Amino acid sequence: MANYWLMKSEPDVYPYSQLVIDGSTHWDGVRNYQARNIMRDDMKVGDLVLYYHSNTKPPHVAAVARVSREGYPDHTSWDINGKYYDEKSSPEKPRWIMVDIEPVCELPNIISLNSIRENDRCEGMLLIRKGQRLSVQPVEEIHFDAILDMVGMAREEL
DNA sequence: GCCAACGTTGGC
DNA sequence: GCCAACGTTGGC
Repeated sequence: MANYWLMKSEPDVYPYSQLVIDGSTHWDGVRNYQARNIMRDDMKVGDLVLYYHSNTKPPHVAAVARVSREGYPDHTSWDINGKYYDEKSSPEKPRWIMVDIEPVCELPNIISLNSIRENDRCEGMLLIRKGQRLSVQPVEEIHFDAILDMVGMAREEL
């Protein structure tokens, strides 16, 4: 049983177009325990991911990606010169976890946060809950399908 | 640039 | 274990 996720990235930092260029990427730098636990325990190879661009106008879902490698230690956490360094993490006792994702397809149009908010079928989504800011979050299947439907797509076509 | 919401840290 | 202070996220 596949699961569905939403991952946030700032387009200034790592837009979906870069994922297409790279072919796949390791989702490093997540330093939130809840998000880490999701990547460590719940994300499986083949799971589909809504690729969300945050901190941009308008914030939006841009594409669909797929988990291509399950949770493993985030090596940037012990790179003392990197910006994601955490002194409490080491190769022997890694504290932070990442997954790999690969591109699936760009949406024909972006789906703005506002339009998601206005879509009755998206009611209850974590993304539009007040104060919610998890950068890796679960998406229910009905919501995943509702999002795709907003651009005339269906899961079976992916 | 502002600021609300939330998470983390550390003193007690 | 509480909670004030601080830092971050991310929409607006």
